[in-house]
Amino acid sequence: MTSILHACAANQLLAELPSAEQDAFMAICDTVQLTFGEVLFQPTDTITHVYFPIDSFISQIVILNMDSRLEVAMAGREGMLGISLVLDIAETPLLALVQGEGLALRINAASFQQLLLNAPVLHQRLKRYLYVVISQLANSAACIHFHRIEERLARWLLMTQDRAKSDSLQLTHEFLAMMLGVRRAGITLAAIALQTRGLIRYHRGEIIIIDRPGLIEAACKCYTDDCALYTKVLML
Amino acid sequence: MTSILHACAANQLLAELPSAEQDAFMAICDTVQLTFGEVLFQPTDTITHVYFPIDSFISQIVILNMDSRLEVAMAGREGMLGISLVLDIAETPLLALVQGEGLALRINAASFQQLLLNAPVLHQRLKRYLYVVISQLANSAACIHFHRIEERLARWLLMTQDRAKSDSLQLTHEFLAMMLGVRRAGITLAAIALQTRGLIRYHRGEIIIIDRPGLIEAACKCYTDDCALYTKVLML
DNA sequence: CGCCTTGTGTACGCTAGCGTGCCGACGCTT
DNA sequence: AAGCGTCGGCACGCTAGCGTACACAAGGCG
Repeated sequence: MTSILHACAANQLLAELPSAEQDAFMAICDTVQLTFGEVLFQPTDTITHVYFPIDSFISQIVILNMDSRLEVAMAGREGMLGISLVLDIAETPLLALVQGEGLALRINAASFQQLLLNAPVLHQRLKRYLYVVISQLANSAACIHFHRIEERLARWLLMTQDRAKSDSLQLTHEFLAMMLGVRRAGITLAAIALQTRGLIRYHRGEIIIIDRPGLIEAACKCYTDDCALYTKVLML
Repeated sequence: MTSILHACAANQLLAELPSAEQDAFMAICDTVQLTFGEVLFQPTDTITHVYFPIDSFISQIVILNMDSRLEVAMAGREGMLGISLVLDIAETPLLALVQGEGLALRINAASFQQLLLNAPVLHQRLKRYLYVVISQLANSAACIHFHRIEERLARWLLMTQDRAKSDSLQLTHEFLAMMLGVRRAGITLAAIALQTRGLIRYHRGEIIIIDRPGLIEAACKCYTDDCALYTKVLML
């Protein structure tokens, strides 16, 4: 029981809820282990469950014409997956891919919607979270268009580190290429550049962040902007 | 009075509402004329009014680092401006620029939120609209990244034509360049290509769509996908 | 009428990133 | 220990689009 309580507090959207809401949440959620590469939703799937990651994290990916892919959002312990249920829409336009293994709290869609009716604080918080997601989507569109691979890679590594809470990330260049919508060779060049600058070290499927402040410097301002927006809207 | 009624039906989000909701809406809205180039919201502005365009339309633009700009959404008679109020957030992350002159219905933010409490059909419809906007934002990010200027320009002209309901659009290459986040010269080349293919004709600030089916062919599939999504979510 | 602002055509060299393909190195499996 | 699949480095020519700049044309205005 205390482990669930602890787990609950481990997702930022659920932290410091009124105890009545937290109890109601705990009563209907279960804890699941997400494994790397698991696909939680396919585009146009009906959402059957929502997820609140604890130490896992999930990439949300647009698929264009069956071949081009691009990550447009990420959900870790600061967020959730299945946010469109807040709008009473049980569908998602994005592919949800588990990108960091770990635990998540899961709730059945119907129970979740029922819960929201009696959990005004959580409901309001999720609406704010949705606003943040929308803003970040809009910013990402511009970031992806205007910024260079190296800056975007730095940003992506920082965002991932925040969610993984580890300096060591298990990632291949191939995978990063898919996330950023670029060539594998493009990632290699950017990674070499970041390594040469002493910001990261990497080796066959593992990337280690050495100099986080330096990496923030190397990333486009979108990273800090994103963090600032989240804090402003959700931490007030 | 009948003119307001007519105007009301002229925005698709308001069409065929239960008469009680429509009456309530009409009681608190007023009709305003929007002029070309008018800025309705600045990023991080507090939203004081929401707008339901009738024959006007509005570009929503991300501003990155004070200099790079990119249109990420458009609101015409099929949509509204100020949608984040549906989430009880009276703020917008985007610049809202009147891009097609014309009429719009305007409501004070507080009245609008009050109205939503007693207008379940409208409320539900706006939540669906918000879902469409989110999906389109995600798709746009990928479209902007993967598709070439010519395809994007074709798509943009089609979207604009839908909202302007005219074959003749008052647009300069300069303006289009800002919308698509590219060079003015890049637009000129794309426009020449489309004109050579007999799809459009243009002349000093005016673009005329000659062959709409051909233009749909020339545009990326994102155009028809967007339309299909709107229809699926809002017309069911 | 001529001026001047605005819009468009075009040309220059340049850069980021593409598609592709190949090689070598790592490390897991047998 | 050998073999093989995966991963990363690198190189090739190529393209889209960039920044810039300049010239010309259209059309509003004095």
